[in-house]
Amino acid sequence: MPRPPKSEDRRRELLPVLAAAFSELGYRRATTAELAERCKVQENILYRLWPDKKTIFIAALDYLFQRRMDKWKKELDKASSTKSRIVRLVELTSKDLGENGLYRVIFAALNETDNVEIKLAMQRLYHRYHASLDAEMVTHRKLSGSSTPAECGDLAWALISLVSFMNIALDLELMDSKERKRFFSAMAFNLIEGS
Amino acid sequence: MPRPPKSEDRRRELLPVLAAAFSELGYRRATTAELAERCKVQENILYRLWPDKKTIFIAALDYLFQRRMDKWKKELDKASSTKSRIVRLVELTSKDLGENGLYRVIFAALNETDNVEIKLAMQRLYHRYHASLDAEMVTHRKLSGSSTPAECGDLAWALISLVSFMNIALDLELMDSKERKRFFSAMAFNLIEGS
DNA sequence: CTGTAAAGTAAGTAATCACTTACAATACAA
DNA sequence: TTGTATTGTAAGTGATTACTTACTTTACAG
Repeated sequence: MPRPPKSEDRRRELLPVLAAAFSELGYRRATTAELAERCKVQENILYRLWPDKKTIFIAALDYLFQRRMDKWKKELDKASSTKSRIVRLVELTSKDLGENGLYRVIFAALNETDNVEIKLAMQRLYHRYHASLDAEMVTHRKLSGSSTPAECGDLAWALISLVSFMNIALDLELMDSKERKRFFSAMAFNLIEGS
Repeated sequence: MPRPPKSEDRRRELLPVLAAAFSELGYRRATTAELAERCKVQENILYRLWPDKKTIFIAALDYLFQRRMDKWKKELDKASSTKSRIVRLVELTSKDLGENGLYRVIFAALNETDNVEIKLAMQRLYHRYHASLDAEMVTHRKLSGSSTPAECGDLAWALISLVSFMNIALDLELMDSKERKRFFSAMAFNLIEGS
């Protein structure tokens, strides 16, 4: 009888490398030749693990997003402090803005939204992002009693706007690291706590 | 003696077409063949007007940004109403979010920031954008006396964050048009007037 | 007219793209 | 060992890319 398939393991092994490549190079410049070289395999091996490049890209996008969500969850679940979870989340975000390459892949994906599957993957990602921020915001408001004029859903989208732009500013070097942190913290806390 | 050169006129003629192509297709998918076809010329004519594709792209980016700034200036300079300029600017922005293809070209450019000239063009664009919003914010604050806890410079960046994300939301259909306007207006006025 | 350089046409360049084919080596159940 | 399906290697596919070359036509200053 044949060898047992290990494709699933292999995919898991290669995904971090592929994700790093896409976040460095974007979609178009991350050629299949380049991807294969970084994985130290031949191109056709990638094509045995995934049907096409677009599918690899979506897998990398999902992987980076999931990794970030896992990291957040782990950090927030650490029994800690008097600070609310959303406050710690903002501090966390401010600390490692752009740390994993998630946003660079997101910006790459924004240029491929004419592809239906990539667009769906992005919608899924943003809705999950929004849902989890919204949930944190709601529990924060319940516990702290702090009230802002806006609804939690709106505040969650506003936070996402801030984070998105922080990554643009990082890429374009519009602000230095200190300035970026100061601006983001100030605006984010203003959103959370009201003024 | 030879014919007088009309290259400058020709460039001005073609730029709107080229800008439209880049904003529909992004940088990579706007191939030189496609650009030429839309301009109804042969490829080498484009190469007589510009040295390379990257330069065409930057010209298109600058053109779209300038067009938007001109439109703003024109609208705001209309003698009008009791409303402050920055309030009218927000209303204007909310009305025609994504109207000209500027943001799609900006997102395309964000994937090409490894090219030094494109990166510089983007820095220039954002700094000019920020400077004009900041100026409007300062005069608004002087005139209306309204005070928010944050500085004008920060508020200007926050507005830019909002607009950037509104264009992502538009592209990904994260909100419908009504929801988008409601959210943007609410958050933008909150930024301008404080709460 | 006429000379000249700009404007237009048509074809072609080498390089690179995503993806494939053909085949040898390997590892495991029997 | 042996049969079989997985894993690896090497080469090649046609299509497409940004950019060029060679050449003809046109418009205008003198």
